[in-house]
Amino acid sequence: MGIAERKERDKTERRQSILDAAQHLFIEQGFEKVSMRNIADAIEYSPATIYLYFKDKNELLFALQNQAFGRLAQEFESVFTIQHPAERLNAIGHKYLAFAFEHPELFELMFVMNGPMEAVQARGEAEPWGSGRAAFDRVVRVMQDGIDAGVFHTSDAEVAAMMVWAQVHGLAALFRSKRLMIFSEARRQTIMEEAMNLFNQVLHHGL
Amino acid sequence: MGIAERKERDKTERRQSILDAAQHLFIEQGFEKVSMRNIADAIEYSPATIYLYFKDKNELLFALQNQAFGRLAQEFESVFTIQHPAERLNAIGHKYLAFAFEHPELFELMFVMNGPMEAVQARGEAEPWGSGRAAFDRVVRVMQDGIDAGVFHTSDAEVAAMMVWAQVHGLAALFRSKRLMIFSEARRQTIMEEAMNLFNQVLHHGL
DNA sequence: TTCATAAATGAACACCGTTCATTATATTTG
DNA sequence: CAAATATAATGAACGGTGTTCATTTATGAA
Repeated sequence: MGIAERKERDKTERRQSILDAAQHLFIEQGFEKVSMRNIADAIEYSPATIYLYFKDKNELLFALQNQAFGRLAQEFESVFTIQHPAERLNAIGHKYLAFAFEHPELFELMFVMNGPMEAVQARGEAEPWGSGRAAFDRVVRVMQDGIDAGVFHTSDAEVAAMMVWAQVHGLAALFRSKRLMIFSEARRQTIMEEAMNLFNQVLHHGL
Repeated sequence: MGIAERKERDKTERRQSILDAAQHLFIEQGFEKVSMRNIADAIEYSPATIYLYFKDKNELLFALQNQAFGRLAQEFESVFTIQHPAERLNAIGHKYLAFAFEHPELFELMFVMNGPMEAVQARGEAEPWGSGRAAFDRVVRVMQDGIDAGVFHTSDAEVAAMMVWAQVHGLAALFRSKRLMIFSEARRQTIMEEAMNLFNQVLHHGL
């Protein structure tokens, strides 16, 4: 049954080539340019062909999102070499921000766009959105370690992780959505850093 | 020159009726259904007519955004009856969250959608996005009052306001974008409240 | 009543996601 | 090898989007 296997392999390869083309479009041209027709052009196939490999565009975006979360999780993983919990927490926060700055289009895909999550909902699985959960769990682990080490004084690591996530995500999201336009361009950069620093400080001593 | 005045009045009235129709569509049907054609249908005019009153869709969205920020600013204004700075800060945070829950489509328009800010950029004014600035200034005022009263111990009220904004916005944005799907539906509500409570607590005593 | 100005529109353009009958290719069977 | 079958790919269409512009309609001035 070598033929069936090769067909299977061909199929996953083409599927991956569609994802690669889409990701390339995402990064190079921005999410607005990621249309089924543009993807089809990039791989030199007909638009209809994509629907042989993905149920619809949301499913394609969801697959792309999962890939992107893999990259973020990898970034997160690297902070566990840092010993001190507070420093480690600071590092993971900066990884999040750095990712948002360096890959704004992927950030949008992962944390802003509706499409991927609609695919998640359409699937209706019992354990939905594992890639997101996996990334968050790393933040929870950082918090739990800090609690266990007696550095953070709270009981629920998940709640603490949620607070930290919201803080960092809030900064990243407001920046990317251009809502920091109320500040001058020069101020925009500094106020984000200063807000981050203040948050760190507040974690230690309160406001 | 009574006629010219009436024409002027008619024009602003029609402009407003377009905005009203669009806002109604926004709230009742969601932002996806707000198309130039749907708005035109609602006011029983041709789509092309809207372009006599708005340069393009982004300008229309921007006008709508300004209206919505007026409502939020009003909500914010009501917290200044509260005397204690810490309580006042907590109240303004909850006003933000409540607005996001009660008017999810307006929240999207104000803080997530790209369209309105593209209009802001296209205008290229020296003092861009005054409505956003006005809302933020109220948060800054709360922080400054708290600093002056010796309740908050930091020097830069704007940076402190930025931190608070990011925290609250992060929660609201992650919720609306369905990224809290990593939690069970029941947990979603509680963890947001608990994260808010923890943040308040951290402001007082640190983590 | 004619003329000029302003307002409104129908039709078109180029895009979008998606579906489906038809065509082309590859594999299996007689 | 030829014919039949199964798989893969596609062209064309449908209904939607924002936007433009020549043409038509309505309104106030002469």
